[in-house]
Amino acid sequence: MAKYNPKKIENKWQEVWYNSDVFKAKNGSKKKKYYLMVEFPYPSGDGLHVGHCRSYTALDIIARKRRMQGYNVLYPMGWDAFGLPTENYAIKKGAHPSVITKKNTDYFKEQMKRLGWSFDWSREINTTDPKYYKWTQWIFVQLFKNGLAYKTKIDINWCPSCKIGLANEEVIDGKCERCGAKAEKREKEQWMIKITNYADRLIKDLDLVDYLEKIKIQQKDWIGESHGALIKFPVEGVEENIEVFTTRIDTVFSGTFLILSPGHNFIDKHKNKIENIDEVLKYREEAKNISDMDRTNQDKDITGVQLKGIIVKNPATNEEMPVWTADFVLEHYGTGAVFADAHDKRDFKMAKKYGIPLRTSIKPDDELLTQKVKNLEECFEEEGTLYNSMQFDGLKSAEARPKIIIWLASKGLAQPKISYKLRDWVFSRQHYWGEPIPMIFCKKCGWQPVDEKYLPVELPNVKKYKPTDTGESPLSLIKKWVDVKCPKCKGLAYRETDTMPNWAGSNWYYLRYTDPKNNKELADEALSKYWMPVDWYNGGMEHTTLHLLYSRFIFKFLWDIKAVPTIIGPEPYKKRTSHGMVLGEGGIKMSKSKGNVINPDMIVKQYGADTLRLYEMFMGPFEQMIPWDTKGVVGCRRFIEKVWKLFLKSQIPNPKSQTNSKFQIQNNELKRLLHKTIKKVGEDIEAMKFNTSVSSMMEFVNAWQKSYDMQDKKPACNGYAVGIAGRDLADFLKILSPFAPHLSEELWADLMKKPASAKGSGEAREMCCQQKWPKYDEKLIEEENITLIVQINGKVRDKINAKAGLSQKEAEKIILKSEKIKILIGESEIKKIIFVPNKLINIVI
RNA sequence: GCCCUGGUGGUGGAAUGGUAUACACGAGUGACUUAAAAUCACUUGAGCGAAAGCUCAUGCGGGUUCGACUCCCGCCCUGGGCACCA
Repeated sequence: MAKYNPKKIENKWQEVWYNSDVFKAKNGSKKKKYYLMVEFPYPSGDGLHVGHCRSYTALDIIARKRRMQGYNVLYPMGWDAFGLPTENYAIKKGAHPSVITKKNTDYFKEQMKRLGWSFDWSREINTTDPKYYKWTQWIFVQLFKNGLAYKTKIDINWCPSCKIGLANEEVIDGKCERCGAKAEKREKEQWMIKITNYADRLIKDLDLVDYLEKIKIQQKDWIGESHGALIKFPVEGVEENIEVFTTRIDTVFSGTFLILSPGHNFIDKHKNKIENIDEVLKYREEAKNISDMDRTNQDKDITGVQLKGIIVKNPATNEEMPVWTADFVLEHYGTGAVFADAHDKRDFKMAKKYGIPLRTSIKPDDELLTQKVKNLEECFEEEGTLYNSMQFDGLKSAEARPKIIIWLASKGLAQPKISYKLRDWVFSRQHYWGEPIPMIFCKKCGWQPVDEKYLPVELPNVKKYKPTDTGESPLSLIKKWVDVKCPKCKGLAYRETDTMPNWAGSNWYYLRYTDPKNNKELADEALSKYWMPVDWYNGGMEHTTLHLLYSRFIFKFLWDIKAVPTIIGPEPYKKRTSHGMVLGEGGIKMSKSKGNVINPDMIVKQYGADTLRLYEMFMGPFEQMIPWDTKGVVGCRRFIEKVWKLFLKSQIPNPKSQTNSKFQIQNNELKRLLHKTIKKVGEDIEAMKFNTSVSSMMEFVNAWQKSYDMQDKKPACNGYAVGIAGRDLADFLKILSPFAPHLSEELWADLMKKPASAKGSGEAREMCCQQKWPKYDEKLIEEENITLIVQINGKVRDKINAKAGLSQKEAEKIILKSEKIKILIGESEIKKIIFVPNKLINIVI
């Protein structure tokens, strides 16, 4: 008997697959399409991670199943190859980043092929290819032309170690997401993208898509929509109002002072009116030096400075209010100013500290608490009932809000307003290895986009691309490249030397896969119409507020400007799911420094790709974090060997002739189990319950082994010792094949080579992965015999075998005759009998 | 502080109102072997018992129900996200 040799059969079938077009997505097909996508990797020098394997295998299983279900499947792969690690590595090794990238992508691709993933390699894309980033740049030009890209001086998060500006999303706990260095603040001119213009649609359109609920929630929280009102506070002695955004206009009657953020431009505009301006500006400087980390520390003492000489009027009470500045009020949220009252803990604390008068206007239901609140002993932040609020007294907070808005609006002092936490997207990076931003600055004409016919603006080939301490992009040192003619006046002008962030290339890659080589547009209209939107997109939770949000936004923009066919709809991904991280053994994160990284190559070498695939799916629930366990891999390998041996041992005759064969011993129980397994595996794949689909196949194989062993002991007719028909075996291989494709292919070929192939049945000539997904027989799944659970007072006391469809009366008759039950019931009175058909009977005594 | 997860054997986990612990790992015993590995068979939640069997166990405390890992209320803990957001 041939030994199971994964290396041999895996190489063999990979060669067959990748040299044929079985995995190729066909343009112009009449078949229904199915577009599956996994996040393309950043090709680091470390190679593939076992975490990649989890996501890629899962969608590979779905892709393979869809092909077997008759769909025209697009399951592509590419490289998100711009990025810092490559640049840093290149600097260290003195090689060009493009050379490193090529090396890394070659390595990744080889690894991927060794895992048997059914990617359509003819559609491979690479974000660092000028033919690709030509269109990334084109999108930027469109953003600029539509007023969504602008350059402005802002305080950016600056990583002193990477020497790069970071987007808010890239700062975690005040530290650089990549290297962990503490982020600093720096004022720089940066390109910004107005993603905030799309905040409402990015929330609203989540109703159109099928994303995991937690993904929707996280995106909504990140965008942070809150409904409230804009209130005007007239400034005494100046023709000006200070605007304040609030969600609690019901507390306006208790407002006794106003707080501006230290950077509020009112301070700049009225320097001469503020008597203690030096003190105020000093406070502003101090606030600037406090990192976001410290500024948002809740235990921190509240500080503030009064703007002496400035008085505003509360539009509701007409009373005079002093104006303060405090660093807990943020410049970039709402209007950068708040009105303060006794119904906010921070305001309350600040007023107590500086002796600012307070008043209350909301009372809780609790009498005792109300006294405390009125005596200013406790700060009540919740909603309640209004008092001290003129005609609104007695109203509940929620009822009062719209009424107060209408009342103040009639005086021109308020209006409803929706505010978002989402901020515009910092789009500049001061690095070499990224897409050049295709803009030209002319002293006379201002910023001008590069003429589209001159795209792409290619990265110049340079020797020095080390980031500079000044924060200028390394490209700025190349005078020959920087100096250009202004596209408008033809005078001397300068190229933008910043490059785009990592996320730029992945904003639109789903479109490119539909038409990867198009040189005239992003993608051909007919092709994107056919393939888009992506039917199922799987990726990491860590991209929910980054890549996923960005790419939804960019797609909406492209849709708005009709760069993609309108018929696709405004969302690029129909369905989004997410896999759990694979942790190191013991449940800690895998990292090079901890030395617990598992290299998929080693697992493939030792156990085979099919084993790795199976294990990655079997290890636990797909969406959950799971620690790696090399010991557990063994179990999957043993399962594969068991299948292998059983197949070869069984000496299967022609499955086609199964119906007439007298040699076959049909094991009905086994056949029933097979059909149950077909049903379960099919359904579990759709629900991404891969772990239970694997275990159900294991159960089937265990049962098969058992039935084989039994017949082995008393050999059946003519040496054909089988407990299952060849046709059923073929069905089993089909459901196994998405999980362990190489093994299935090999055994399929073996199965079909038997007498059947001589007759040349259609099935015999094709590969297992090209078969139709098997249907289960509904009738066969219905049990003939069942185990009826007998309970007394809800406790299991007996089990009886009975025919399916047994009626309550029949069941009662049987169990009341049973000696065991009789004893247990004894003298007690039977109060009630609950009967669940085919499952259980419960006697209540 | 707010939002989202999850809490079940020695371990990863299964069961979404009806037999708790499927499947796998590990451990133990046995078979084969000169031996080991591999493989196969059996045992494996805890306690009591010679056995039949009984009792107790799904983070903790209540509740609903004939019946609760599952539903409801309160609490504790793990992991993740957001966080002076007005």
